[in-house]
Amino acid sequence: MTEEASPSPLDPAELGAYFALIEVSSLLRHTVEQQLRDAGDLSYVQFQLLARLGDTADGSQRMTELADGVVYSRSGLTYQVGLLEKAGLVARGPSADDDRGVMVTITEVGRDVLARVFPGHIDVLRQLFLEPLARADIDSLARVLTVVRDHMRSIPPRSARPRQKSAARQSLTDGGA
Amino acid sequence: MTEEASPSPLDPAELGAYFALIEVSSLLRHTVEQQLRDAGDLSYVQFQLLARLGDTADGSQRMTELADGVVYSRSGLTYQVGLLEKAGLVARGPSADDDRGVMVTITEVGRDVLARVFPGHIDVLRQLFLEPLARADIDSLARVLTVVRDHMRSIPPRSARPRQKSAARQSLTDGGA
DNA sequence: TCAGTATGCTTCGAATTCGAAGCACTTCGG
DNA sequence: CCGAAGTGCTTCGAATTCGAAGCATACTGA
Repeated sequence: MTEEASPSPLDPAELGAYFALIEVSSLLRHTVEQQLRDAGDLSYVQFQLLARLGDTADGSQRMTELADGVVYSRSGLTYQVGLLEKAGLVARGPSADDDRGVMVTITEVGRDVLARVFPGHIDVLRQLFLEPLARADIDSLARVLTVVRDHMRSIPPRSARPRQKSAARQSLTDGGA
Repeated sequence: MTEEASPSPLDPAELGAYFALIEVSSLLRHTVEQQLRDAGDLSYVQFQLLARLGDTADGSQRMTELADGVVYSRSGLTYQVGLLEKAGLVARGPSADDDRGVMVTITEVGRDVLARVFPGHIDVLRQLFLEPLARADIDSLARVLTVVRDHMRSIPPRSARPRQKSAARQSLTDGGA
């Protein structure tokens, strides 16, 4: 039932990696958010969405893919896409193979905004994030974080969570797998 | 005025490190949030606050220190501390040296909750974050991220931002340091 | 000492966020 | 083919979040 408690606490390096990770991402996000705000009047999520869309061949993706991609709630995504659509940066359309699905496509205007905002974004990254790192550090960081990301992405079936109708709790640890 | 655009885009490793960082922290936070929610009915910020308070000698810190520490707005912190106080996990008191200041102190109950929640928190970290990493990876991650964090913390005078009364914009790049 | 400015915190209003519930369509089992 | 269960998205209500404005105390220079 209850998760098995870890008797052994984390060692300094583990704890340090964790705390530094959270702190770095928070600080980075905070600054980037400001930059995006006054460079293109975008929130961070909106930027992420546009960036993801701009990265695909046809510039479109399904709602669910987007939500999972940026780690956002479905309802939250509906709201944000609504804003982006109202601003003319994306368009909503039906999904070819699934009538329930909604395809979101970046517009030309959306691409323009993205292009306008990107340089400043990169500047922030360089100054705040990359500046103190050596080439090797960056490579190492990319490698390790990618491993972790892939691991995390493989753990729960993404947006799974069996829409619990009745009582059906799921423990973080029961999937001992 | 405008930031100098970076003509050179980021190389794959730089981009990869950045995206993986954001993705990892988002996913981690998401899962941790759930764990904290049903283990102790705490939000992530609340947990962070308690953890920070629990880590100091006397279990107390000023509002501003806390806000900067967890990268949160002042008003947001006021709100959260209000909740924690109402729940009896922290207590507010006057600051010794500064009559404007407010000291937040973790209570015994607060420490209990923290202790109750922590094991599960660590479990999540292990399973989701540390599991796929080798000892050396963790050490490297801790080292590099700590460098970045220290760099970030040293850039803007923390909560600075000269409360702009009149027009007094500040560019991200003008403080060429 | 005193005005003027800076800092610490809270209040206020507006925007965002999420989960639960709802609706539409799709898939599965008989 | 039909009903039940599953999935995709949106709507709804409640909670959180932030910045701007406000209030109180501290610091500064004359």
